[in-house]
Amino acid sequence: MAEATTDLVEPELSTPERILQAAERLFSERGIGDVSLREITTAAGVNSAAAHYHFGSKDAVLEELFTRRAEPIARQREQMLGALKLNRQGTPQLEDVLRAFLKPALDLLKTPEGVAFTRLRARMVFEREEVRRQVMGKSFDRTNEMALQALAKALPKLAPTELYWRFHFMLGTMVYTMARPGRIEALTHDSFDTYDADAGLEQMVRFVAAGFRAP
Amino acid sequence: MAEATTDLVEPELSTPERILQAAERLFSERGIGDVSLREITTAAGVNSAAAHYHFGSKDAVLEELFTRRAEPIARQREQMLGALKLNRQGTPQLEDVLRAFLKPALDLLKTPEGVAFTRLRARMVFEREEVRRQVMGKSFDRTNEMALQALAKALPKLAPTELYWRFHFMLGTMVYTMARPGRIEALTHDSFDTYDADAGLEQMVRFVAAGFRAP
DNA sequence: GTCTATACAGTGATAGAC
DNA sequence: GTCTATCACTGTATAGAC
Repeated sequence: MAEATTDLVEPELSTPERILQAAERLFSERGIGDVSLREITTAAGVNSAAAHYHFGSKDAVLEELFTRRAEPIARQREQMLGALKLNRQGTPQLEDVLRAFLKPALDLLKTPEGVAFTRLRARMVFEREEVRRQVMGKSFDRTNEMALQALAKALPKLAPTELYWRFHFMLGTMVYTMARPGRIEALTHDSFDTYDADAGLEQMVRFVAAGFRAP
Repeated sequence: MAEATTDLVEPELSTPERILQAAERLFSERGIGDVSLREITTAAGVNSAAAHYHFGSKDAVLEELFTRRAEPIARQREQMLGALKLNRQGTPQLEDVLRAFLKPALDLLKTPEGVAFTRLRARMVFEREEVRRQVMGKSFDRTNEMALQALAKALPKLAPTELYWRFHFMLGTMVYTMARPGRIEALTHDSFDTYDADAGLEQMVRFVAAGFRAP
């Protein structure tokens, strides 16, 4: 049995794996941006240059973390979108499409690592650098296109322009909710909160469905 | 006539003013976060310690910049919300309330400084530190409460829980659109964009109004 | 190949000289 | 009051040990 060089991550893992796990734990504890690479490598019990050797840069570590967390969401979305019930005309119900798209994302809020990932995602959405764009696209373009097609089927009369705008608005409500900005909480002096993932999903599906059906 | 120590900002301004102007210009050119305090003070033609002397920290400079840009928006909102047309029952039209709230924010996208501010705002929304919260609150809590009251009047049958959730979703569509994440643009290979502030306002009002009216 | 020690330029911040 | 000198720390790069 190998002795632990640090008790912060499982000792028998490979160096890159230790770095990723330590990074994710620190991010979920203290938020992204306030954690330096040196803290990560120290917590992982590896040399401070190891992160650069294995990943190339701090941003590359973030991207790797993002990609590996995003994949299960995309797969779950894919599966749910593929399993949609169709009516006699072969079209799915709007609410079912929305749920299939939104639930895998909002369910992340149920675990601390999910919340950390969610912050990472929100940050990536709002940094316009080309690299981040590609990372987001690699993870989500495919399922976004699937969702757009399913929505077009569910809303055969909706013009593409409106479809795109409303999909964009839906992403806004989703990302904003996932990021937990806390504005409503501040406004209502914490007598109301948006942290309940299940209630959020139901409320969001109703709100967004009505928006998609607007004249 | 004072000779210019730099041609980057008006030479006769006070030091703090020069710093703020230089900061805003650099942010709008290169985005926030990639600009160091030393670059700002150099561009402003002042000593590198001046920013700390006058503001206390880099974050304090950002907050000051944010607050002074936010104030006109809040004032415009206040004026538009106060000037709402009321029907015979003394209630405003939902769409009018939404427009009064959303237009001052979305109009920012029409100028480069507005876009820079908008990014700053999006970034602030997603950093959960207590300080930033207070900054956002100081700028926007008042008009948010005004908007909530007007919305409650326009939608007398809507329960408070639903009102809060839907207001939260509206903030999501607004902030997300203002931040221009470019996801739809990537999905449609730039054959469609969400950068038109006027079209965005109209689409958003329709979408959000339907969401607020959902059963 | 994997990892380490070490160095480097640039950051935000500050104490203390002028 | 203003500015210089300096601090501890960041992300990054590389030469060389195992």
